[in-house]
Amino acid sequence: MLHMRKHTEHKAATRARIVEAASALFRQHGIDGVGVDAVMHAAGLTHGGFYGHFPSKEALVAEVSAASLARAATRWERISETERPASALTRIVESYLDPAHVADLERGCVLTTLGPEVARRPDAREALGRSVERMVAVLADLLPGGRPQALAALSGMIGAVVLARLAEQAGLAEEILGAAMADVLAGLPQDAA
Amino acid sequence: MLHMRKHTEHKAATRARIVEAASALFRQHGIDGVGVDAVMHAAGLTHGGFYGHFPSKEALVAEVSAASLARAATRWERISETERPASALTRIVESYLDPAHVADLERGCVLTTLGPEVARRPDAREALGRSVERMVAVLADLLPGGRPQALAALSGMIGAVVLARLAEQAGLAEEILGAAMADVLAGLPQDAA
DNA sequence: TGTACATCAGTGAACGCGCGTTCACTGATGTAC
DNA sequence: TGTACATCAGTGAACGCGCGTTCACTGATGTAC
Repeated sequence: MLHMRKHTEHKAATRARIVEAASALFRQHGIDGVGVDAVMHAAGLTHGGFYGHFPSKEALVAEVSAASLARAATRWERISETERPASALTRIVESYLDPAHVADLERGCVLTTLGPEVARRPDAREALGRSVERMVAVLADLLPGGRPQALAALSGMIGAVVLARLAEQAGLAEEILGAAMADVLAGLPQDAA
Repeated sequence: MLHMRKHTEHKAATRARIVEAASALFRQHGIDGVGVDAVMHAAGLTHGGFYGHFPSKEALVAEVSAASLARAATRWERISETERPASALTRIVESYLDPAHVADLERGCVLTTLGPEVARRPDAREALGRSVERMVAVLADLLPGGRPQALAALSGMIGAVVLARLAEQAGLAEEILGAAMADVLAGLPQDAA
């Protein structure tokens, strides 16, 4: 039975490559803008092999959404466990509202790159819930206003990135991000790092 | 030359019907989720006639985005000109963050239903700029913090609706909307209507 | 160590289908006299 | 008022193409003895 081990590991690695490729492509071009063919090609494979890993494109979409957002949630948790509260919050908010995040579509937060598209797909939508809760929990811990303030802050961050990506001039985008950042961080006690 | 008048009026009315049908369908199913065929059928026509009105689907997308958001901007302006500031702001924010707005996808604000999709399409994206500016101007007039606070408020409203549409349970959606609403309206002087 | 066999991840041709777009046409509307 | 003609919005068949999915196959990897 040992022979299966190697096969299994190899297959799992390939599967991860497919998810990673899809993750970047979906965020860049939208879910309907990327075919199974393009995903497999980006993963260095041919399209036929896809169905050895996933039952359907829809299943890939759900897994990609879940995996991407779970990674973000884990990053936030790690930051909040490692740093003092005020500095953790600043770091999370600053990196989210960084013009670099806005420009880097393929690594951008799924909520801002694919939010409305995922909301229309029941499987993918369901896959997101847990990670959203984790992100809210991190913010609720760091903000004096607790959970309501955390929900408002997350909303503000998402909306600012969506809006900034719609802005044609870089100046306006930065103005939006700056205003949202000041707004979220204004909710902090007076001992920022 | 009078004969052209009637023809022109009729054609303009048909064109408006196409835009209206597309406006609802795109918001419900996403831009790539709706074909020219479906749009024309919803407008009571056959697909071939489309190209007598628009040079391409992309042109329709741009016009639909622009028209929908312009209508929203006009509504906000009318409210802010008609009512006293605090009550105007409350009305705008409450109607935006109403669970009914979240549920009514086909009439939902373009920024929340199609934001990321439009951001990837240069023509449509360009068509949105003016209306966003008008909406920001309305909020800036009503909020003591002016333009920065207006940008933060609009961001918060957009993000809350996007997030609420991702929530599986209605309870969570309402919690998000309520938190965002309290957050935006907290920026008001103490004389609410 | 060497040969015969089994497993199975990945290949690539093929499927039916719907897309965006084109175009020759039809038939209702309005004009000319 | 009535007939012959021009306009043009809308029709529907057809185009080439890429989609999601299926499937008979290949060939590298590991097993048995």
